[in-house]
Amino acid sequence: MGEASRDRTITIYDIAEEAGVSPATVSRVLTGNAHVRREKRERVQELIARYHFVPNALAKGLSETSTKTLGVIAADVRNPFYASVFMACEQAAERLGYTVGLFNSLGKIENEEEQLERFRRQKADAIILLGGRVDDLVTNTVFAGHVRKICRSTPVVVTGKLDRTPCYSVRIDASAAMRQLMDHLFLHGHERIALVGGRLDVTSTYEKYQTYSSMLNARGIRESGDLVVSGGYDYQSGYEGMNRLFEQPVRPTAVVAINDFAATGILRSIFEHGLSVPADISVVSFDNTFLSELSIPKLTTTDYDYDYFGRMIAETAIAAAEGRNPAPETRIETTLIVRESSGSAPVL
Amino acid sequence: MGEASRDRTITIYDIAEEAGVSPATVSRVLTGNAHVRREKRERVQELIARYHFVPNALAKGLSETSTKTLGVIAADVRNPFYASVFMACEQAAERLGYTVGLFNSLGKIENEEEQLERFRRQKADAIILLGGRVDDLVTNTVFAGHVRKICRSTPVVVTGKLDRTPCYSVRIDASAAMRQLMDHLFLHGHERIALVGGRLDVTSTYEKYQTYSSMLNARGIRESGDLVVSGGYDYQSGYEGMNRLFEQPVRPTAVVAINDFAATGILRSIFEHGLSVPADISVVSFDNTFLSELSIPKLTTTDYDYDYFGRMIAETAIAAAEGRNPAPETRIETTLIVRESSGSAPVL
DNA sequence: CTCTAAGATGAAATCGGTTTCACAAATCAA
DNA sequence: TTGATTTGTGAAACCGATTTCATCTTAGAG
Repeated sequence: MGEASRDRTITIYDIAEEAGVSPATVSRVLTGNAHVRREKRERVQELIARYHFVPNALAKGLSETSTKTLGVIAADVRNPFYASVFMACEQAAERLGYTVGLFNSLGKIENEEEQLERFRRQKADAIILLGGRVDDLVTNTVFAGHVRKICRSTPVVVTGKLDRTPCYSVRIDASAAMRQLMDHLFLHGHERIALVGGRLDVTSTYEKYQTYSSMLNARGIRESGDLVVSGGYDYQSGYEGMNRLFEQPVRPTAVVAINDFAATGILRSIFEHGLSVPADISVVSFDNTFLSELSIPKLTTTDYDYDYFGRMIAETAIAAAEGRNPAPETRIETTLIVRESSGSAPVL
Repeated sequence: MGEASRDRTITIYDIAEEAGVSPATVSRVLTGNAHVRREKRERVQELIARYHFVPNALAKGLSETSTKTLGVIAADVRNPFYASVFMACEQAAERLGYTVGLFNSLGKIENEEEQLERFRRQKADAIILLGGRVDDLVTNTVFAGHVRKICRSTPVVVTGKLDRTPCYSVRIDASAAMRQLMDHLFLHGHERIALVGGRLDVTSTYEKYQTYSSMLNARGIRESGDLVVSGGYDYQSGYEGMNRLFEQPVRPTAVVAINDFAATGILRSIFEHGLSVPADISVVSFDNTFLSELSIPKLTTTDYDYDYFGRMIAETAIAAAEGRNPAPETRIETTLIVRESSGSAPVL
């Protein structure tokens, strides 16, 4: 119903006065790290309960030097992959008594830098960078420089890799994932394999391309530049990328999408060209988000243990914040999940 | 790279000392709400820049009484609808100089109550409740009671409706949305219309059911309880709900899904039964998330102006926090978007 | 050339906790 | 019974900003 006059906030001083003890004693009851005579302790606890008192986290954070808060910067939570990772991360942090602030950078460097500052101001105990231009190789010098500055005051965890920057990395083994997909396709007789979506200046994407390329070479398959269409990471990118492939004289028998999101666009493009998956073209992708379950046909994709992924991110961040020394680099394993979108290469 | 020894944080006292002025003067330069002799001001600014100094937000929040922070509790950001709303809300808040903390309650009341406490402790200027069991009619007494308590100290904005609770409401006009879908279906000759997904104890869902029911009655169509299958709000719920409908002797010619997410499950079920959409069955849903664009066929659904929705939520929360008196209730309009999943009723 | 209002600035109080320090009281060992 | 611990407690300092208050300049009006 709108406005209500707010209650006056009560403090430990109020509690102390009414309980007839000093504020210090109330604080001792609160933190529990000192002895308080039972009788007084119970009196104080009774008052805390009665007045529904909660200690002011700002004051607490100011005197201790921890806020029990993590700052997360994601490119875009609407992307199911980030949503899943964030979710897992947030739940893990919550179990460890930490709250998280979330900011969507939309992949814009200025936004990320500004938010980095803001988290620093807010005394976040650690900052987590999910994707975005974090692992950008080209702008490495620009952005990494900024991150490097932040690292000097606050621990930073990234899901990519920043060279010459003292931050922690928890990342998926993109090469291994690509290897699993390619092996799967080779096994089904595919040789004309396309790769759609992703920017080469993002480390994970770069690693995927590297692996794709070297595996084709290893099998003596001539790599055709025409089969590689880079772009973004969403539906639109997949859709446009696949349309581009259809403009070429010979079409691929299989397409590796940079992620599930792009794969859905690829499926749409193939559908609109009157072809069917996997009979005419196989489509495989990365991430095993809920999209791979709900698209028709269901997608063959690579899965990660999201709970573990999120937990490692949160635990690394928190361990660093608390001065314990977490592993500087953690790799997340990947598993191939075969569904309906991939099958034997058609005989052309 | 891992651990690095952290820089000592510098404060206005450090700046003050080096500039040869008092901390008060540095503060005045920072806030800009008092005159400082140009010469000194520039000296201070120079030092602030040189040391890359940012004022401690905790200290600031403690002395002023605003933290420029909003707390958001969502059921699950992996749900594209919440992701979109959150995103819009966060961007709007950011433009107004506010940061947001996000917590996923997974729809569990205990989680919501606990987080409500935590935001109160952290002195969030306002708390925003996106969905979840917020607008729960049945447990109203339990949960609303808790919200009511929080409202006494912090403004609360909900996207549902809580009776007898002094909080602000910014919500979608669910009845209007349902009306648009039903009119669309009636226009195409549908009469045997099913409704799948959603819990009746959530206000928006309740409103949808009410409207569905009264519109059928108004047209003199006998309402069949068999055509209403409640459940959850995700893919699985839609899938199972639709399977349930298929167990019945006569199948509907059209299905209204409680949201896009559930609609994708419905599409899958229909697909598995060897039928096609919209030739055999029309499927329509709510929310126009990116799912409605990427599913095959694309979904006919109701759209809202997400930016506006998010902006109203953020602005209402902030206005309330700053003591201005925002409208207690804001309704968001809906628009019908006709895509591929709906068509004329088949002649049976 | 006064007189007054505005500008400039530091000292000190405040926000709401935690923690050190000092001292008193209770417990324990010898 | 006495000295050595351990327990219990309040006063006061501290965390890092903002802001009031008082004082001192300086500028502008008449």
